[in-house]
Amino acid sequence: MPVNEIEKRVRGAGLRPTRQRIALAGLLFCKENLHVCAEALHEKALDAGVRVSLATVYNTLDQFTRAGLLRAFTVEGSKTWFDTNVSNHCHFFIEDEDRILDIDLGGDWENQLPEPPEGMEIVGFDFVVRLRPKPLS
Amino acid sequence: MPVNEIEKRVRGAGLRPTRQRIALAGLLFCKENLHVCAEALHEKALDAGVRVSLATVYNTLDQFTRAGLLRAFTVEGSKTWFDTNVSNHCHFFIEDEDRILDIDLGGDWENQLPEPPEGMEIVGFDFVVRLRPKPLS
DNA sequence: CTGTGTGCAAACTCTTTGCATAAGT
DNA sequence: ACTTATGCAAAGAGTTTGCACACAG
Repeated sequence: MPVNEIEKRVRGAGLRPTRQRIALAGLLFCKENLHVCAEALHEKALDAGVRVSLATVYNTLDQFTRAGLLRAFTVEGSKTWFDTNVSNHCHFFIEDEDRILDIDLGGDWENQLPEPPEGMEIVGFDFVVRLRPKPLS
Repeated sequence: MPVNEIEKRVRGAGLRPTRQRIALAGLLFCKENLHVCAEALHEKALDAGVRVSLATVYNTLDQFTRAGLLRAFTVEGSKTWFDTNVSNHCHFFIEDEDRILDIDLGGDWENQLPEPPEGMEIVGFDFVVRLRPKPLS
């Protein structure tokens, strides 16, 4: 993705295109369905020679999420994961590997969500299916 | 539930029926689908005049969960919740109220889980639908 | 008695915050 | 200039752990 595309994206989110935000956005939005947690993105940034603090990574991920550029979800009560695929979809989580895979359920699956109780509306949902390698029996 | 029923349950889990475990089990299994987090159960216990430390509550909840007496899940990356309903089912989470409701999807919904990738097997799943009160528009 | 369980406080992980400095417009 | 971002370190929530004492079998 060209740099000025990235800048446009950050601006579009109502955020100043600072060096750190551009760099993080560049790392994030180069892939359609990237899954990262804050710590991992911080490492990625350092590896890429970008000087950012972990706090800024957290802040930036939150800002991008609030702006709708990312989707956040959690697994096993530990880390928060961020997904560049913001459409309604579900995840496989591979235990012991700390790895996430998108599940494409296809169709209008999300229209089949359970009916909320009277007077309530659905804000969102989190659906994670936990996996492990099949034992070789 | 009579006390010796509770003791049997704790024993059945391979755990010594200590004063604390009996008391916590009594508080938990009096309801079919109770949802608590550690902090809340600790308070419940103190309110009931049971002297237990928070660490023991955490340990006991973990032990009961490993023994299959409870089911654990997390919402919004914060607290871990424990459910006395250990069957496969889903949850509504009411934001701002920190309240959990069971969703009974009925039927063999859990047999319609997505097909795991080659060589993987499903260990479990977490499905939480987040709700908020419908604005009075 | 012997081995587990418990309580306490300290440690730990992930995340947020306060405040001085730096950078965007 | 004026305002918003950043970095750092400290605080915070939730949970786990180490170790001495207590209790079940």
